[in-house]
Amino acid sequence: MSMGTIQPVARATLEDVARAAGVSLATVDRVVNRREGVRAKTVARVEAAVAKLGYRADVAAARLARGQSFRFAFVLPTGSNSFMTNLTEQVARTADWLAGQRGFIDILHVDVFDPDVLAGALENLSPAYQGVAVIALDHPRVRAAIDELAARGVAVVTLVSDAPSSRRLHYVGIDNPAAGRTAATLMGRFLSGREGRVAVIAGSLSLRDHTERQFGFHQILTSEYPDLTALPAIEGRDDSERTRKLTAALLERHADLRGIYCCGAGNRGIAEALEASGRARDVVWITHELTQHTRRFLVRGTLDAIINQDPGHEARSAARVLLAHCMEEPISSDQERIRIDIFLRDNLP
Amino acid sequence: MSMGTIQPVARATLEDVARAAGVSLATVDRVVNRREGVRAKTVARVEAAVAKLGYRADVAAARLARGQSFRFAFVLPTGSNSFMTNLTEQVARTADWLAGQRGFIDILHVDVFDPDVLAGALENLSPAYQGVAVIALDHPRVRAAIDELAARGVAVVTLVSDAPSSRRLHYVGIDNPAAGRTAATLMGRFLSGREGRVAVIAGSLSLRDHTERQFGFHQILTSEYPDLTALPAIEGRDDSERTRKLTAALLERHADLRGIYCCGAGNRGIAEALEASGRARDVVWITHELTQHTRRFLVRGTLDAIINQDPGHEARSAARVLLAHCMEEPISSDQERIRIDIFLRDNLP
DNA sequence: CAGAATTTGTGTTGCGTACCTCAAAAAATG
DNA sequence: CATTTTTTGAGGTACGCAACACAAATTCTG
Repeated sequence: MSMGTIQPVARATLEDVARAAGVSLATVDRVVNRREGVRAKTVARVEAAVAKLGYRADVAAARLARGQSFRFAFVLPTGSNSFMTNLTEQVARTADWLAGQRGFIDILHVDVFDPDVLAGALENLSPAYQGVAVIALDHPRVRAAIDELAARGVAVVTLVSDAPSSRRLHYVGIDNPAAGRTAATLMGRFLSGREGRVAVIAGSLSLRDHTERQFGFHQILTSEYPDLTALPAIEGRDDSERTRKLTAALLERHADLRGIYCCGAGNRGIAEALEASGRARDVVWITHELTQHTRRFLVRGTLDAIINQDPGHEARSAARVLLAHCMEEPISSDQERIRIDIFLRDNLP
Repeated sequence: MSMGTIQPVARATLEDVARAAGVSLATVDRVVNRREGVRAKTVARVEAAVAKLGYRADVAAARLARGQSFRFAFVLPTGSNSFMTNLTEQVARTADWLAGQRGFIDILHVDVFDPDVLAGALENLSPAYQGVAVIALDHPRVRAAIDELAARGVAVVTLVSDAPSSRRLHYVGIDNPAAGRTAATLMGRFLSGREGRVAVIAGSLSLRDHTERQFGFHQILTSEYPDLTALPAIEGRDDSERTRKLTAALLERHADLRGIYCCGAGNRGIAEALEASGRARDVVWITHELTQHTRRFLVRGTLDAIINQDPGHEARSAARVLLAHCMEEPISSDQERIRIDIFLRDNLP
């Protein structure tokens, strides 16, 4: 048995460092907090002692002494679908966790899909917030509102839906073109050897994430699976009833419809239409977001795969990124990268 | 980007609660820390004040005042494959994070695959540890060693590989039968419409996680994909060269070999054999664990899918579970559930 | 109603750090 | 060498809570 590095039982304190370096507490404090007025030679001595003792500031004590606290706003859509409901709940949980860390999250519900309303909400945000997480829209007014917040020194992260050319600090969400490509590869492989058409249903073609997914999907489908032809995307507006009708019409019109890729919401409508048509087992259906509904459809076999982004991870990541920025700490980028999950019936969490 | 003035946010302290409840600080302390000697009526009054003010203990201050610190041992395998190397690095990072929280992690390297050596290591563990995370073996001696630690009051979590009937506190890892089922579904669907044989390569059939994966794989393949026949599992002993030879022999013997499921390590050998045979594009190969090697094979198209468990998540989860147990805090079970990731070329992180 | 038992209040200390002031020492300058 | 400037030291306070000792008030008991 080989042992790893054995660390000291009790951690070194600032006083230990001061004693080891032969300087006073005040000087050590000046060095570790990067204040002015210390000779380079002394800095080096202190830093050597820090390294030798493996000193690390006790975050609990530091936080207590600083007494800082933070207030963040999470701007989320009103009402809306299962995914957004999940996300809201996860943000609430994150808020609960943050409350123990002197961080406060206010959830503001806004009609996120209207650029003017969203931009207005951002512009009128109380100056009490040090950070904002927002489900963004890629629209000039929204971009301008984000840039203005950034200019005021407010940290802005975009959540789930990005505003790429804005001055947001960070985007917390998945790579949507890659998600579309993933869906296409699954579709292509699940349908290997068969010819026919594949339908693409989006919520709205003016939502950046939906068009990006669609783009990725088409890209792979046309280049890798020439036997499959993608139909022009149709807009279900994330509405179940409208989506049901559209899907039913598609099934009726195209006897050679082999697959459906839904890159938005409205999944209940698709399930109804598919099951009513009797072709549920035959048509490969791939959609986004694990919700109570999509889970049921997947277990039942109507749905074949779910491309998912974990709202819990996204909520926590947004909070961590904002917190880290306010405390001028680095973030570990691979922990904050939101993965594109694939769920089949067998690996549902 | 400079921050504006940091505005302190009012946060209820113990004193506020005492004032609101009309009692002294000591009484509030007795109530919130569940000490004896307070009348039910007073308890109720204090709790009402806590609820009304939304009081939450400042975790930083509490931790500082308590001054407790924790020491955990992570028992990991010596040398070993890419996955274990990754895991070790992630544990080291977690240790770094925990060091700021008064937690210390020692990494002990042991030959985990020998039950006697592993059990011996656990038995001889320094009593300084309040918690242990171990890549377990499902073996009587190991179980006994875990139970003895548990009896001594040491929190034990099993990591990656479980010892189900032991008194371990928690298992941090994936559901291996489900992982096998997931692999089978992918295999079956990727090969839809084709007939033939599928090879199963395990590291060792005496490793519980490998046999469990195999079990799940066979279960789904035989019940759902009758056109595919699984060959008896062979043991590659996680050794690339041995695995290469075995794979080459399989390819030679079975002209109708359509797929390979590898539920252990030794992937470099499989890749070599597949590429040498010229059937790399034709045979569907699915394996476990995202490493630098498997990533390369996936991008190149030799490998078709990776079933993965995130070692970073596992390391952090183990630490969180141990820490929560030591501080008698609850754990949020869905954050600690390790997911079965599926990676295709398109959704690689 | 005295005495005992229980409940509550007062007060103190310490955790490790941040941040501040003021004085003392050392170094740099003319 | 005297003076200015820079660097360092000493010491204090505050953060919010835990933990404890001991006194005071209240309730219960016979």
